[in-house]
Amino acid sequence: MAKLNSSDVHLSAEACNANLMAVGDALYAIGGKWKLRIIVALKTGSKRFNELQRSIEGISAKALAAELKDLELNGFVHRRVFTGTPVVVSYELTEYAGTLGDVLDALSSWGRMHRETIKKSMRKNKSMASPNLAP
Amino acid sequence: MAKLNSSDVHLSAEACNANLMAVGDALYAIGGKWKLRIIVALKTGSKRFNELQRSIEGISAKALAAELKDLELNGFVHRRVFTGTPVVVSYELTEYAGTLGDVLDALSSWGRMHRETIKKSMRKNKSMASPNLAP
DNA sequence: GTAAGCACTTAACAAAAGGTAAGCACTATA
DNA sequence: TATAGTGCTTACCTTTTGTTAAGTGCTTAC
Repeated sequence: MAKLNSSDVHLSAEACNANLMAVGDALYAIGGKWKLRIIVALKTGSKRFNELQRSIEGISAKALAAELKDLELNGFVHRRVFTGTPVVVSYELTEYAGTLGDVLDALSSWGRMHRETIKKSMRKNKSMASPNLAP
Repeated sequence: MAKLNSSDVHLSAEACNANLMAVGDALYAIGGKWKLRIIVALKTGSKRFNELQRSIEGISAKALAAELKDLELNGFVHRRVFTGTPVVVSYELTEYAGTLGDVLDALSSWGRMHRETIKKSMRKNKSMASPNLAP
């Protein structure tokens, strides 16, 4: 069976609905402001809570704690507790998080391309209403 | 407690930061509840406002109007007005939206896989706290 | 002996996002 | 005459999301 990809112009309504549902499912699991960032930050290896908070600019302890719980429940992150003094907790990606590889690669390479594109268009066009990068 | 090897951490920290920034930029442009869904819905060709609203389950006119403005400003969508009675407005993807091809492919195929995974785990495991699909 | 680090949690609050319902000005259909 | 369809916009309200600041209990470093 032929594989569908973005270059196929004429998608049937059915395929479109299937895509809508699939993208909807994906966004439900990994959408939101922080989830993907946390996963990216853990790609280099396990990190402790405060370490994570420092590496993800702008996240508060409350948001991080909540997102980590959610990521753990959804099977992306494993929480490991080392009892001792002080108690140390480390977070690491599960195997299942590895299945997001293509998504993360696509997103980050698109993000790099997008930043370049916008930087160029800002040089040309200094004062118009125009797309911006993250603040 | 074991001390961290600083050269190890430093090298990966740079790559990690670049990835974090790239993913951050991507999420800034196409993150949120609706943007990618609108783009997916337009992949089959141009659609009018109400047509779009019907094909994206759950979106309100207010949200759709706001997201379309944003997508237009950011160069993903082109708005075409046909003066006549009634005035017809159609939205279509720009060439730039095509650069999201890999992202959309990766996301929708991951979404499909994720749905299957969860459906299987729900059959095994009927009443535990466990990941869910979109409602 | 005080500061800082560990991993959080809680309360109080603010901002952002989004929904609902109504309306506008027009036309085609029943 | 009434209804529905066209593409929105507005006012109002709720929900979600997030922030800050403080606190907990213990330990090591200065």
